[in-house]
Amino acid sequence: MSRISILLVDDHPVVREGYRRLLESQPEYEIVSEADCAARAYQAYKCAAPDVVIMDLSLPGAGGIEAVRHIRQWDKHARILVFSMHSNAALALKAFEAGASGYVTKSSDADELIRAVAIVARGGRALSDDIAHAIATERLASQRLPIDELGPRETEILRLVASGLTTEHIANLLNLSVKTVQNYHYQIKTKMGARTDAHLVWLAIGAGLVGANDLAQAPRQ
Amino acid sequence: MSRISILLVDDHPVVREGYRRLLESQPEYEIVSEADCAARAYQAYKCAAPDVVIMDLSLPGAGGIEAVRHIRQWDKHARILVFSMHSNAALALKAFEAGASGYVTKSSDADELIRAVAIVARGGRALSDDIAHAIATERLASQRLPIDELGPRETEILRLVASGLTTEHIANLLNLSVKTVQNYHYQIKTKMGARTDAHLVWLAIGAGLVGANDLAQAPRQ
DNA sequence: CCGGTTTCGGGCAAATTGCCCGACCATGGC
DNA sequence: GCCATGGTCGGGCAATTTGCCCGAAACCGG
Repeated sequence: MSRISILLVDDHPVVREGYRRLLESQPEYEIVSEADCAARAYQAYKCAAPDVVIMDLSLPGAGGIEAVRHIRQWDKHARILVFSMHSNAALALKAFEAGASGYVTKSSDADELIRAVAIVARGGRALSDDIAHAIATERLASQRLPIDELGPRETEILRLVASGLTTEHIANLLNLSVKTVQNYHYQIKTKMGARTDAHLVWLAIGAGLVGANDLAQAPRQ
Repeated sequence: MSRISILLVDDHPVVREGYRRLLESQPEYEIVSEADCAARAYQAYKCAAPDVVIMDLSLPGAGGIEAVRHIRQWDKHARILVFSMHSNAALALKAFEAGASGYVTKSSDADELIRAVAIVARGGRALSDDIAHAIATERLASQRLPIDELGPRETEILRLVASGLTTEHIANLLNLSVKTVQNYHYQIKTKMGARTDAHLVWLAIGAGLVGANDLAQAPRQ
């Protein structure tokens, strides 16, 4: 297999030069083009058709995310490794959403970047350790939203609602007014961000409140 | 392999005697014990530890189903062949649920019973032909209820509803009036016998219309 | 004893459900 | 060619339910 051709995108020439030195210390890597803004990155990609794009996110004009999206729009198979100074989970997720194949922060070791380039060139996904942690943490935090926001009573009622029981059923099962159950129902939907009762069921399943085991039980009265 | 030891449970001594003659006409079968009610059947099982129990369902005191459950509770591996006069699918299903390994009606031929004993002794499941038909018929009847009653459009909308999408979402996804989607929604709930949207989700899952795969998709907008 | 949280429900406008009906358009005998 | 049948699409309208707000009682931990 021939060398891996790389397009380097960063708005600081000096920084680019540094990366070039670093990457070309690996004989199988070859920087075939450079760009300093989103528009020129797009042009350069069309000309050079590199195996991998290394993209800084803080570009003048349209941001780096836009550049990623634009390039991917042109070439669905473009491999873009985002190389950002921000160890920000949300930003990284946006980058992946836009079509990036990797996200490495500038605080990573040099060989982490080199490894990431190889992975991305091979069609894989690369994540630097710090960003992986950030995403994992955020995911856990965001996972706290669903169910832990609920009080015990709300949890109980959610389980019953998600099991398919009628409001009245639940009401006299728990010796509550129908209205109260309705209120809980509404409160739960709001807290869980469910737009629909069916959606609520999926959230309850995801939270392990109800499971496939209940499947056999649910259809019967 | 040695002979198959059998415990015979039936509340009529004369009937038991008849079965004993029948079964012992087969040299490899040996009736090692008998019982005439649920409680004594349980005692006899613990004492004799037979390979197979032949159990009549209409016992005085606790019914035969209870006896089956009780014995299976004591010995998870007990092989119990129910020998009932009722060619009733629901009853047979209850028996299997309780832990029986076979169900043969008294209207079956003698050799059907003999074969069933062999099958059960070997750890298999035995069903007399008539009961198999009854179960199959009922199953088909009950299976017709769920999804086959639905037209293609209804099925499609059910999938979307069960996925957690909003009525409006579905409406403009399919270029329909909101009212139409509401009408379908109602129609579907009626046909499927769902008392609740959540119930409907479970039915859809049971029908394989939506599955665990959709779980990852559902939580997002 | 106080402030916060949970539990429980009333009230009320707005939306949805439940149910019925009519129209349109394919099919499919006859 | 014609009519019966069944799927699709929606209006109408009363009866519920939802969405949202609020108040009361009960229960904490401080």
